[in-house]
Amino acid sequence: MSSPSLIYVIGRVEQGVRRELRARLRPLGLSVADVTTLSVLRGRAGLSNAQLARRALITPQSMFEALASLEQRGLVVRRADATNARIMRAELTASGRRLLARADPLIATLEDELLAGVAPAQREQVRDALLSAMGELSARLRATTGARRSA
Amino acid sequence: MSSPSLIYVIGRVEQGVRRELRARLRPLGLSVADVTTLSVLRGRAGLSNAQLARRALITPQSMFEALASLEQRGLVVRRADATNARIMRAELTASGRRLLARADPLIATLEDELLAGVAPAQREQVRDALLSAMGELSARLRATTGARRSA
DNA sequence: CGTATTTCAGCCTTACTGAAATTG
DNA sequence: CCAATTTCAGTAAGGCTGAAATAC
Repeated sequence: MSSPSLIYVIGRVEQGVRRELRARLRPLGLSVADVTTLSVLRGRAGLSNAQLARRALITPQSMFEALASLEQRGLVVRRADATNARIMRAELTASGRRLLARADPLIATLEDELLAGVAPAQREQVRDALLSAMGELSARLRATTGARRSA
Repeated sequence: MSSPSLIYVIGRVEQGVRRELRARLRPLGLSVADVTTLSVLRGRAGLSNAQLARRALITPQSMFEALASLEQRGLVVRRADATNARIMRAELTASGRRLLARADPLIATLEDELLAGVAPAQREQVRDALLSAMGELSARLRATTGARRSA
C-alpha cells in the first residue's frame, strides 16, 4: 500500500486513539463520549441537547443518552430555559468540572505521544485541515437532517 | 473554543466520515469494517487473521468476526497455510474484488468533498502526519499485546 | 512445554431509526 | 397547524475480554 486513502488513515488513527483513551480514562470512570460532551459544555455552558448534538455531529437521540448518563452521575445539571420550558439547558457541575480537569492532562499527554514525530508547524496545518473537513461534514449533516440554525 | 485539541477534532471528523461512508456503502451491502478489511487484503493478499488484526489496529477476535462475515458472503476465501495448518490465509474472491471496485469511487468522492477546502500540498502533510501517528499507535498496541513480528 | 493462531461466547460502547409528546 | 425539542423503544455496527482448542 504505497498511498493509503486519507479516509482509511483517519479511521485507523481514530481507532487507536479511541482504544488508548478508553484505557486511560477508565480509572476516572469516564468514557470517551463522556469527555467529549463535558469538554463541549465547558467551552459553551448552557447548550441544549439539540445544540450539543449538532456540535458533536451526532443525532439528538445519541446525545440524549450521553447527557442522561452524565446528569445521573451529577457531572452535569439541566434546567429548563427561561423563555421556552421545553428546552433543557445543560452545564457542568463543580464535580463535573473537577473530573474533567483530571482528564485534561491524560488527553494532552496522549496527543503529545501521538504527534511525537510531527513538527509543530505541521501540527497546525493538520488541525486546520481537519477543521475544514469538519466544516464540510457539519454542512452535510445539517442538509440531511433539516436543521437550519447553528448553535 | 478557540483551539480544540487535535484528539477531539480527529474524533469528530472520523465520526462524520463514518456516518457518510455507512450511508453511501449501504446500497452495496458493505459496512465500513467490510471495506476496510477488503482494502487491506487487496493490497496484501494472503494475510492471516492475526496479521490483518495487527494491520488494522484491532484485536484478532474483532477481525475474526469481520472475516467470517466476508467469507460467508463469498467475498473472501481462506485456505490453510502450506507449512502451518493452523494459519488461515485470506484473499479476495473475484466477486469480492468486483464489489470493492464499486466502492472505490464512492470513497474517492467522499475524500474529495472532505478536502475541498484544503490545498493539495497540505493534504500530503496531513496524510504524513497521520501516518506518523498511526505508527506511534501501532507500536503502542504491539507493546501491550505482546506481538513481535509485523505483517 | 511455550507460543501463536484460531475460534467461541458473552458483553459493552456508541450510534442509529422510528415514533410520540410537548412547547412556542 | 407547523417546527423544534425532548424523550422512549428497539436495533445495528463495531469492538472488547476471557477462555479453549490446535499446531508448531
